[in-house]
Amino acid sequence: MSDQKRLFLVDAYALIFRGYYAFIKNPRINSKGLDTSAIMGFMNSLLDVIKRERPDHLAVCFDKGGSADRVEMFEAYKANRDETPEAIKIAVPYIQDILKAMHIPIMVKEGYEADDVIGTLSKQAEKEGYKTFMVTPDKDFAQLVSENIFMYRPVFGGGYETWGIAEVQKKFEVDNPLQVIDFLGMMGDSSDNIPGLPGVGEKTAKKLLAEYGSMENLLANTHELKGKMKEKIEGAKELGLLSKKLATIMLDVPVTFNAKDFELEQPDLQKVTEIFQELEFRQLLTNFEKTFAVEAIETASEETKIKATPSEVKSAGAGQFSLFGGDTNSAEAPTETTYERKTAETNSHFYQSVLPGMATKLFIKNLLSQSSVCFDTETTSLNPITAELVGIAFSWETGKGFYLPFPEAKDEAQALIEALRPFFENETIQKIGQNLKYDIKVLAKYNVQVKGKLFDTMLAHYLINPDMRHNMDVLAETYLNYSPISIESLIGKNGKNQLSMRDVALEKITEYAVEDADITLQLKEHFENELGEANTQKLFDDIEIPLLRVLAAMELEGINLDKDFLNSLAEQLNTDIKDLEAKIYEAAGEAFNIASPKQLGDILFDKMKLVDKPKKTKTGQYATSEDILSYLAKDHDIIQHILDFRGLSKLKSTYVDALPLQVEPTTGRVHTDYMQTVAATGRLSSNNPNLQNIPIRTERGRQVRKAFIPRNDDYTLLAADYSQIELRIIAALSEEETMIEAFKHGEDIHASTASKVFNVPIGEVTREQRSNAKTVNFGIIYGVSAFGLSNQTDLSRGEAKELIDTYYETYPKLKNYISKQVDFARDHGYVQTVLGRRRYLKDINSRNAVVRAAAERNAVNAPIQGSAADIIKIAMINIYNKLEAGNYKTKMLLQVHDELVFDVYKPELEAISTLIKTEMESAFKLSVPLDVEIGIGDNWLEAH
DNA sequence: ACAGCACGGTT
DNA sequence: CAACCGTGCTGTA
Repeated sequence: MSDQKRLFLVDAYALIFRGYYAFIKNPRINSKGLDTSAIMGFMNSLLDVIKRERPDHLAVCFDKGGSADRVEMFEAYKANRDETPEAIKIAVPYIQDILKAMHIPIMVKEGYEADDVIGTLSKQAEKEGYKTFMVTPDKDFAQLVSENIFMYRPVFGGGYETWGIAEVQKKFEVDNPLQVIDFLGMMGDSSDNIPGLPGVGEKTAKKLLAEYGSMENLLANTHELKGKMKEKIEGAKELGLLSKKLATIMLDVPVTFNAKDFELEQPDLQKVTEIFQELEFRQLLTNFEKTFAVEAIETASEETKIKATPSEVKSAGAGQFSLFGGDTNSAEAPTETTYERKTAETNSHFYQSVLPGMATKLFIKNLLSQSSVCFDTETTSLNPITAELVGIAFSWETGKGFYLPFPEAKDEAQALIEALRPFFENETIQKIGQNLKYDIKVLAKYNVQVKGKLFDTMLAHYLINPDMRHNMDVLAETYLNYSPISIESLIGKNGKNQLSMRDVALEKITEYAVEDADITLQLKEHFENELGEANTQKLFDDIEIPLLRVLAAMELEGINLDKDFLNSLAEQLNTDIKDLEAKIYEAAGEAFNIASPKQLGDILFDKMKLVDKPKKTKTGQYATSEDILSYLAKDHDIIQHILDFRGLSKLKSTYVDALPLQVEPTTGRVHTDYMQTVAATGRLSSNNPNLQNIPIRTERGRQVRKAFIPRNDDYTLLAADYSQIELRIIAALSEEETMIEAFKHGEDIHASTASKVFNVPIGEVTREQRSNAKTVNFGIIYGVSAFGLSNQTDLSRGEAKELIDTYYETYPKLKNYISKQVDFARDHGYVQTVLGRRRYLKDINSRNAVVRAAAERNAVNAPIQGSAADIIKIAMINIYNKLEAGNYKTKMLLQVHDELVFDVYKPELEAISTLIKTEMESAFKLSVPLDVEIGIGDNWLEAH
C-alpha cells in the first residue's frame, strides 16, 4: 500500500437519511420527546468510518438551498421530494454542533448540493496527490470515480464497499466512469426527478450505452433505432440532453480544499460529552471514547467489565451502571422502545459459560443427572452439512443455563463432543429443542446420535396452530411476552458482510445461545399442556416426532445428480431459446425483454393490438399468463413462440441451470430441506432445492428427471406412488358406495366416474369425457365451483354447473359429506384429518361471502389433503424403522406428497419392493383399499 | 437490497 | 378450485 494521504468526504444528508430510515420502525425518542434517530444514525456511521479507516483528512459536506443552477434548468428538479421529515430538520443543527466539537470541517455552499461540493473538493485533492473516498451510498457519485477517487459505500447490515474504476465499470457496464452521467441521463432518477428518456429503464440504458457510448451519440443516431423506442427517443432529444446536464455533478463550486483544515484531530471531549448527555446518547459516548482512544471514565470501564460471564443482569439501566447517574430514561435502552415486552435485559437470568477443564467435567456430570434437558447448537452455517459446531447451550431450569464453547480445531471439537456423547445418546434423558431436525443433522456430522424422548417446540406449535408461523422469536413474543436477542445483533444482517458465529465474543454468544435454550424450555412447558388433547398428543408422539428423525436421515443422505446430463440439456435449451427469441423479435418488429410481463403486454396489446380489449391483472398490467395467451396461439405464430420461450426459459432457469449449483461439494449430492411445519394441511414442503416440483407433465420438462440417478451401479432407483390416494380418502370418509366399489374392483376411477355421469358403458367413455370427469374429481377435492370448473375445462359456466349437479346425483353421499364438513367447521371452528390433525378456520362464519367460501373450500380440502399426508408419514416412519432394523443398504431419499423414492441396493430389490408396497398400503386402514404402484429404473424418469 | 407481483413447476 | 417454492422483473429505497 502506498503512503498516499487519504481524504474522506462525507455526504451528510445521505447518511442522515439512511440513519433515520434505519430506525424508522423503532424511532429513538429521548426522555424529552426528541426524535434522535437521524442524529444517532449519522453519528454511528461517522464513527464507524473513522474507526475502520482512521482517515488523515476528513470533512462533512451539506447541501444548502438546493441547486440553483439545476432548478433554473429544470423547474421540476427534485420537486417531487417529500417534505423532509421533522426529525431530520432537527438533526442538522445538532450534528453540526457535534462536528464543530469534533473539529471536523463542515463544507457547505449556498445554492449547491453536497454532490457538487464533494466533486469539486475531490478533484482539487486529487491534484494535490490525495486519495479521496466519498462516503455516500448515492450511485450518482460513481461518475467522479478515478484512479485516486473512490466511493466508500455503506452497505446494508453494516460494512462498506469501495468502488474504484473497475467496480464502476462492472456495475454500470461502462468503459469510463464519466459515462455514468449518460447512464443516469438516459434512465432518469425518480427521486431527483431527473426525467430521463421515456421508456428507458436500467436495462435499456445499459444496452443503449453499450452500443452508442454516450447520450449525444445516441441522439445523433436515432435513425438506427426501431419501433416504438425510436419514436419515443426522437421525440425527447431535448429532454435527454437536459437530463444529462441535471445528472452531471459540478466541479467548479467556490470552495477550497485546505489540507491543514481538513486534518482529523482529537475532538473536544468536553463539548461532545455535553451534547451527547443532552441527547442521552450513553452507548454512543462509550463508542466515541473508544474510537478516539480517550481514557474511559471510571464508570464506563466498569460497564465493560460486568459483561464478563458468568453474568447476572437484574434490569436494564440499573442506576449504578449509568454513566451519568440518575437518568435511566435513556433513549437507547431497549425497554424504552419495545413497550412492555420482556427481554434478557429486563429479566433476571443466570447464564454461564463453561470453560474447558474441570468446569466441563463437573458440568457434564450434572447434565447426566437430569431427566429432561433443552439444548441448542450454535454453528458456523445454516447448512447443517457444512456447519461446524461453535457451541452448545443447555438449560433445564427456567432462567438458568450453560453454554459450552467449542474449539475451532477439529480434533479438539471432536474430543469435546465425545465427552457429551453419553448425554446425547442417553435413552432416558428427554431432549428438548426448537427445530431439532437441524441439531440432529449437525450432530450426526460429528457421528453423534440423539437418542431418547424428544420434544420439539416448533413441531408442538405446528400441531397446536398450523396456520401460524413457528419461529422461536414469534413463539416467545406470543406465548411468553418476551423478545429474544436477535441474531442480527450478533452477526449483522444476512449478506456478504455477515459475521460468522465464531466471531462473536463469548459473553455475547452465551447470552444469546442460553437464552434460546431457556426460552425453548419455557415454551415446552407451555405447549405440553396445550397438546393435552388426546389426538394431538398422539400425532405429536407417534407421527411428527418420529418423522423428524426420518427426515433428518433422508436429508443427510441426499440424492445423486447427473450434472453432465443437465449441462448438455442446458446447451440444447439455449439454442432453442435463442431461435425463439429471434422469431419473436422479428414478429414484434423490435427487441424487448420477453421475460418481462410488462414489456410483453405492451408489445402484444399496445403495439400489435392482437386483441380488442385485453385482460388486465389486478395491478393494471396486461395479463399474459399461459391460459390467456393460449387462446390466441392459434391465430398468431408469435404467441406460440412466446409460450414456448416461456416454457423453455422456466425449465432452464429453475431446474437445468439451478440444480447443479445445489450439489453439495462435500458429498457430491443434492440435499433438500424438508419443512415439517409450513403447509397448514400437514403436508411437507421441500426447498433448497425444491424437489417436490420437478417437471413431469411435458416431454421436454420430464427430461430433467433423468438427471436424478442411483448412487452407483450397485443401486437402482425405486419410486412408489399411492394411486389416487386423495380420491380414495374422500370415497372412504363419505362412505360413497359407488365410488368405493369402483376402487375395490380396481377400475380406472376417472373413466368410472365418466361412465356414470355421462351414462355410457365404461368401455365407451371418450377421451374428453374421461378428462372432464377427472377435472371434476379433482375439483371436488379442492371444493370446486362451477366458475372454477369452467375455467379449467372447455365447458361453459352452464355446462360446468350441469356437470357438477349430475356428479352430485351420481355420488349423493359425497355431496352430503361436503356439507357435513362445512357444518362441522361452522360449529367447532376447525376441521380434522383421520388422525385428528386440526386446521382452524377462523373465516368460516365470515360475513364476506368470498372469504367465507374460501374457508369452506378449506373445510373440504384440508381433511383430504391432510389425511393423505398423515398416511404417507406413517408409511415413512414404518419403512424407515424396518430399513434400520433390517440393516438394509437401501435408503429412502425423497417424498413427493404421494410418492416415495428410494436408492435400492440391487440385491435387496425384491425384498424391498414387497416391504415398501406392504408398508405403504397398510399404513392406515380405510374402507377403501390403498394401492401403491412401484416403478424401478436407472433414473427417476424411468422409475415411473 | 428488498418487497411485491406475475408466472409457472409439482401433487 | 387446494397446498406449496423459485425465478425474473419492477418500483422503492
